[in-house]
Amino acid sequence: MIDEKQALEAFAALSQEIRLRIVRLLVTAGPEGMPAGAIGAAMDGASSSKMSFHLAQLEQAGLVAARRDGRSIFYSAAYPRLAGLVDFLMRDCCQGHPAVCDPAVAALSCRCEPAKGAHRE
Amino acid sequence: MIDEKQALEAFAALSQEIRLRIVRLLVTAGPEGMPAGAIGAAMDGASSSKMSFHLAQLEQAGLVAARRDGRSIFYSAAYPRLAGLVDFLMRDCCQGHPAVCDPAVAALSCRCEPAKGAHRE
DNA sequence: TCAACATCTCATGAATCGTTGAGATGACGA
DNA sequence: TCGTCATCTCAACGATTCATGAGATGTTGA
Repeated sequence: MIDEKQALEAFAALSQEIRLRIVRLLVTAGPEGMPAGAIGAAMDGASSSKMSFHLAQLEQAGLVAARRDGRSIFYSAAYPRLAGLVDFLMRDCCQGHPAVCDPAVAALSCRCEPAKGAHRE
Repeated sequence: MIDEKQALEAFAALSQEIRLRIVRLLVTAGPEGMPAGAIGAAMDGASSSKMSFHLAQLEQAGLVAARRDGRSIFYSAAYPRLAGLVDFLMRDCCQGHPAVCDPAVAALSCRCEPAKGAHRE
């Protein structure tokens, strides 16, 4: 359950183009993630100090996780935290009137395992 | 379907405490929204110029909609755009491996009308 | 038309954020 | 141990963002 401070840090981290692209890259990269160097190469060859700065911001915001493997540091997406952001935004959206946020939730294109009939469990 | 530029603007708009609180207030306020003055009063009595500045940023980012009613301007949450943000972040998260983002999606507490068994429709 | 009200616009200074380059750290293989 | 590679840390500069207060705009009812 994310609190306001965490949500604020996460949104600030995502409001920078390169960081947003990093997160999206890591989301598609799966749970194993990618080494910092490979991420930098995918970001139009961004400098190592630039990558280090932005990856640190993302890690601080809890959006990515770092793990050392030999000389490389692998970064991976923190899926639960990403999902927690929406939860934070939409919390209490229904207020007893599901029709209000119905269309919003319907807009989500990735529902891997939707809770059947669940409503604010 | 949100593009990168729109997502960036939305995240930037949400990365300021007062704006995040405004959005959450409007999300719970329902589709009719609230007049600017009432929102300002709920924000610890923020000045009108401050409210105007931040509401304009939120409207520019597409996160809230404005509608004039007499002397007041009512602001309401743009639910589809809010949901579109997650969609943008998590797009292509599965890559054929639903188990990857399963726990993430399960973290969502508001599922007003979950699509039954849908998976990247 | 006038007064009262709700809200917006603009200019200014302060604070924050991002980029850059040089150098430091830590890990691997010879 | 030494050289190399991957990554991080730090300080300085420029750009962007925020808060504030004065004044402008648009709406309503008399």
